[in-house]
Amino acid sequence: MLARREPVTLRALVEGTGASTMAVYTHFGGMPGLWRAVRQEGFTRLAARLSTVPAGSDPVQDLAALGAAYVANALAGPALYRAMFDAAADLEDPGAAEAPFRTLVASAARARDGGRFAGESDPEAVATRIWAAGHGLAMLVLTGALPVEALDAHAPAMVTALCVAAGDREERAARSVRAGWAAARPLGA
Amino acid sequence: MLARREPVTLRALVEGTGASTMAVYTHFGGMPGLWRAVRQEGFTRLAARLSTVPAGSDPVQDLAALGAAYVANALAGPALYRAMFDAAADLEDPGAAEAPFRTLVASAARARDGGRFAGESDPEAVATRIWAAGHGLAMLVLTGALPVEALDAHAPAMVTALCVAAGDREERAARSVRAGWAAARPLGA
DNA sequence: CGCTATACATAGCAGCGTCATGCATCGATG
DNA sequence: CATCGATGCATGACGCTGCTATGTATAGCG
Repeated sequence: MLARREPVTLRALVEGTGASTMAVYTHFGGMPGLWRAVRQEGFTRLAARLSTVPAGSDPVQDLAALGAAYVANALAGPALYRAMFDAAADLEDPGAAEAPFRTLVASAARARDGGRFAGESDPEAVATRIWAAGHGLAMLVLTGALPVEALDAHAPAMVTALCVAAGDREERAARSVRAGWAAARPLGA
Repeated sequence: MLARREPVTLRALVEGTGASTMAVYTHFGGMPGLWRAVRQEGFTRLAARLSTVPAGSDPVQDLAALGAAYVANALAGPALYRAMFDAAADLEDPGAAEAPFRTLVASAARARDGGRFAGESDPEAVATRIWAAGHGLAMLVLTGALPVEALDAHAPAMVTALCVAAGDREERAARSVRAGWAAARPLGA
């Protein structure tokens, strides 16, 4: 129903299933509980998608690939992605939003340990900033404030800028990000 | 009602005003029209707030100050800010979202023309990226995915990184952003 | 002064989430 | 094997939502 942009109503949900609305109350405790489960599922799928991005020898390229996969996930299920962030802190498992984030942190840490980023660069901070950049860009596109082309136009540049700020050399970061972004481009073709 | 986190319902809206629900239909055409007007008002207020940031001699400092004012506006009225981006493209005046954006573009253009940014740097692109960074950070905080401290911790760093990528020298950008951010800090004190 | 068009109060409708009630069904217990 | 308690859920109803058909004032204009 989310994918078809239909309004998600309790009655429409159970129609055709042979079940009644009470089943939803038994299993989810009500509509807010159902949405909580939906958000949970959204973060689970996001984590799954990010985990398909292989960790290669170039951690900066991996960061860009993770960013591309993240944005691609948002674009593939816009309604689900927006629902996830209606109340990102209210999940069945409160730590579920952490899993996708950890993937980013891990790559940032590898970049630092491998000498690409400065020794004093904080992997959590770098990951948070890349997350915020991707989320902001994705949200602006999903809400219609920016055209979809903005993703390809700005996301790689933002990731590059953040990696350079973390200590990578400009030319090298640009090359790695280009490669990583191309490997998991959000827009097909 | 938005500020008090009360659910915005037609009946609660007219209660106590002496008017009936029909008045809303006369003036706004229904609930979606009312929300459209609310979003419009949100963008108008945002533009007003950004216009209070004076254009000083340091355009990079101005960019940071605009970013701080933008985030402060979001934090001052979280519900309004979120409502604005429920459908940022559906406004009474479709160009209303452009006004705040233009303020950013103007500062980026001044930075380029004044030699702070590279001659080939695109002010619209720089402004879009700063916007996306601020929006992403603000949204993650408003939805509870990040703590409020994340704003001070990451927003200045992101703006700096984007300005450096646009051509500014690292140390100089950092100093300007620090000054601009402090001038219009989102979190009081 | 009278006519028309606009503004809105009233009352009611369909659809929503929710829950009290009651009926099955299943697993444990004697 | 029979019985009893607990669980799962279908039924129906309740209050609230946005919406609108109807009727009535009121304001503006010839």
